[in-house]
Amino acid sequence: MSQQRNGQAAGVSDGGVFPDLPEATVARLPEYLRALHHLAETGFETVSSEGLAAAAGVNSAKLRKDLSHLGSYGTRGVGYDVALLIAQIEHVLGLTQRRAVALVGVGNLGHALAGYGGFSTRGFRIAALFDADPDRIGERINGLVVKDIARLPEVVAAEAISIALIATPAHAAQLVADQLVAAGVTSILNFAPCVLSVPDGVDVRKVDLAIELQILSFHEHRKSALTTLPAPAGNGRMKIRPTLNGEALAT
Amino acid sequence: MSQQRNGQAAGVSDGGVFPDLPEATVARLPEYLRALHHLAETGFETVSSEGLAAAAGVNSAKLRKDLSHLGSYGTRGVGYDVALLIAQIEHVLGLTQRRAVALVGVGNLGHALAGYGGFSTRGFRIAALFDADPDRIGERINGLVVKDIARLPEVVAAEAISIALIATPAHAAQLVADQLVAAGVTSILNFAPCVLSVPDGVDVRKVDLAIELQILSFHEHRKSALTTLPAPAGNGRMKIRPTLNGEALAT
DNA sequence: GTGAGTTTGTGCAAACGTTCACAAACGCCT
DNA sequence: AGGCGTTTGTGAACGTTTGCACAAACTCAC
Repeated sequence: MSQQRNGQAAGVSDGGVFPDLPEATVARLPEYLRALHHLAETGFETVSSEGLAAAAGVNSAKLRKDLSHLGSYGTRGVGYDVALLIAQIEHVLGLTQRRAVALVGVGNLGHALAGYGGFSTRGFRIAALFDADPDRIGERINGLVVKDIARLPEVVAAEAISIALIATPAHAAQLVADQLVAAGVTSILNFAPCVLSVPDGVDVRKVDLAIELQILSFHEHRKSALTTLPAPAGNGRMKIRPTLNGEALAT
Repeated sequence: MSQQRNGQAAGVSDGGVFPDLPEATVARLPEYLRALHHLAETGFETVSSEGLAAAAGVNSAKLRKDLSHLGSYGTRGVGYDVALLIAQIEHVLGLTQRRAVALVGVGNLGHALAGYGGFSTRGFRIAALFDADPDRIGERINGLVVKDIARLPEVVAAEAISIALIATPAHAAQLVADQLVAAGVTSILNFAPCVLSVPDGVDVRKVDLAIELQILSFHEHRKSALTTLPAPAGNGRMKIRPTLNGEALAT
């Protein structure tokens, strides 16, 4: 472990910073957290690395190494205390207080995001909705009124918002990102299919649905070329017969 | 390159399979493709690795290595032919014909996905919508009628669907996945916050919006702990004063 | 044709991530 | 108290990914 850890006697006490958590580990912690919550609801009080790994869809060695980075409190011969581990991970992820997020762009996708229940159950609160379209400003969605994007600085400050979602068309995303950064937002989740440029110190993550499908398409493409080859044994070479649409077909 | 490539004289002719394309490269190809389409629309006929890398948000050495894996046709001293590279990448990703996808679960998020224009412009066609809720079956969304999930096998076969999106609640997702696999679907994009177990040969990718936010939250947490520390010089040790909510504050 | 300038493709080394495999630590039973 | 079965935490090996740096290959101007 990267720094000494010695008990958390009365509540969470150390406020530790984890400067060198591997990024790959950070990306998996939320998945562990989800699995742990599910286990807790199902009545588990402890869980082995094997069991938690299965619930999170990873292998157990990786899970143990990940948890060891946060100096976790597993007990050899027993496993991990579910409640304690939940508290640990939530602390590391900064989920001890519910974070306010802003959503910019209430079109097709933005509308759905505004109504998505998964945010509120997992540590976040959609605190404000913005759009540039005058026809949409004033609309009420899920108890929130869509505000003019011009009011961004004011609202971001008032609600202590540090995270924002961009769900605008691609051509508007960079402008919105600039406005968000100017207003003080330091983390952006971008749903628009474009690259954002932001100053150092601002984090951007991207969700592009078409990209996910295209990656799947690659594997489909590869599978359809390979499944027509019944015996993977032999000399490992196969003849390829080109077809009309450019797909491969083993002969 | 992994296998010899020698021209594509009259149209796409080789139907090549790319058995050992690194997964990290595959995940970036769609981003290059998007950037290339944007460049093509802007009138570019060629582009340097530097220029394309900037448009895709990566560094140029990585881009060149990625493209070299597909035996690409850049010209030294000039760059890459935009149209040719688009054709190459689309071929590798299996986007030469438009793929039909099914969407299961037309709730809040599913509704938005059904109406998302980005799929059709980037190689996919939403061919069918399914739900288990009788109140939703028969509803018309974007020109498609929501069908009973019981009709999955029939429709998957008729429309030659190999990719499906799951946008159901988490508790229904595994059952839906089983039904999809039984119907012949071999790639799944899962929006439900849970782990799916599927047989070998079926690919699953996951999009979990709360996880993305939690990763951002970690970095926010880390930033807020560090920005209160003005001078990173010195002995590298800092005193931590615990506060009420368990956050750290440098003294 | 030749030289200057540009840009690709790649060998190599370092950084990063994963997996194995096992000693140390624990609970439990007698 | 001691031995046994279980499970964690981690050193070490391995594989993957990144980034540098440069030779080879190309265009263009003259």
